[in-house]
Amino acid sequence: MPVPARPARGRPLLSHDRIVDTALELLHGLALKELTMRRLAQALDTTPAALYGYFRSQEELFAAVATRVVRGIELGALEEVADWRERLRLWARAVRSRQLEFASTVAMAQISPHIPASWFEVTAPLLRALEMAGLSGKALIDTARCFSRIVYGSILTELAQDPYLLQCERAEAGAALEHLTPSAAGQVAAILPYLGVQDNDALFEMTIDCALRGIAAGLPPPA
Amino acid sequence: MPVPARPARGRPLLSHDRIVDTALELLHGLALKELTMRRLAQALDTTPAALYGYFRSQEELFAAVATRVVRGIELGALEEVADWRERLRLWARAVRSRQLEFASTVAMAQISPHIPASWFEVTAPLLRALEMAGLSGKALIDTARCFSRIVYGSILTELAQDPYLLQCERAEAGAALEHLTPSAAGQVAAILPYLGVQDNDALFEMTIDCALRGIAAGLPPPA
DNA sequence: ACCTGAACACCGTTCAAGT
DNA sequence: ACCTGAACACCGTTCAAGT
Repeated sequence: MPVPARPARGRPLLSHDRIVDTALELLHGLALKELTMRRLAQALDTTPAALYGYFRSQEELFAAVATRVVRGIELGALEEVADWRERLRLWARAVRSRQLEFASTVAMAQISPHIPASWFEVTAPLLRALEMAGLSGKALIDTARCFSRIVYGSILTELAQDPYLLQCERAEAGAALEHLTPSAAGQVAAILPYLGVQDNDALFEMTIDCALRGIAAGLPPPA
Repeated sequence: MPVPARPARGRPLLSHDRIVDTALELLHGLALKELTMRRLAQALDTTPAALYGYFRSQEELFAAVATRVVRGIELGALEEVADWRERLRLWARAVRSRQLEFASTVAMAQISPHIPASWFEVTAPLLRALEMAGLSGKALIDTARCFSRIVYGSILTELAQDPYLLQCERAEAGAALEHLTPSAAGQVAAILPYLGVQDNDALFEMTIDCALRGIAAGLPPPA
């Protein structure tokens, strides 16, 4: 990440980029709620009001930050891969690793509705991979949307979950055991050892595998 | 939904349930950001400070609201269905329709990390359906988590998207057309008519179909 | 025991005034 | 043109004081 440097001599002191850079830097150590206009201004050695010369609102600023994160998704490696499945897998991994790096910005898309505008750069490689799989037209774009939803959805739910909740999962299942019919209780008991822990890396790969099998099985038969 | 009634005569005027009821009612007409302690107190004809006798913080109150929403997911119809695929489909639809009803509460899970504690009631039917498909042990719970991620992920991304973004999608693709190699431009042009509109109902069904095929194809071969 | 009123430490945003 | 200082209308939360 480029270190936001104050301009050498000439004015203006602020710039669109410098503000976004600093916001991203702060987000490495701050939750989204703690990234306030006042704090950001302080980190930039300026006044909250000065930021409004570059962004009409906090929402617009957040959108710019989210856009920057999406722009940083590294998709160059896809082109060297011949298998469409492998391309989709790489796409999913690239999106996830970038979004996890700035975990708090994922929630921005939830808070501010104006999602990053760099849609094309991210989606084009996905579309190309699905074309290689034999899709075209409406089926192509719809499948891309499905896959994208699955990938982003996995990331969102992964980030929404916290360790405390996972503990609850086990405790709740254990508590429910006593009020169940014997057969149902047996089913739950068989599950119990796997509750309360979760390997997010493995679960993500498994979800992608599931999606890939689903896409492959839904492909039109090769003529 | 039960209308929150003031208690007939005896005190106290407030209660855990009456507060959550009123919050849910307000959320039918208010965005999550607009559901403040002050506004909620006003709707309850009381003081913001009074709410802190029932919830330690706004976060805890939001968690209670989200829990109530999850509790309202109607899963009774699943039991009458023999096919596991159809059960999973019904599960997904039930979750979606309830969460869409209180769209703003979906973001609560993003904001407050303490997700609803009624995990078991919602997940148990899902686990049972996957058992019918032939899964057990770790594969069972992991597949349930995958499916749940796909379903919740689809809902989250659906809600995060707004019409304005979809317009951008088309505009951006159109703009990108000019800077592309002829062959790439041809690919994008073929896609263009399908951008900018989106049938969320159909896309959700398609995503679920994809997941079901993926799960079926990943099942252990029947002995 | 339950609630009120007032206060505290924050917010985003605006706008006249400075340079 | 760019930025500052001060203000406005809100927040969540706390706590002494009331009943």
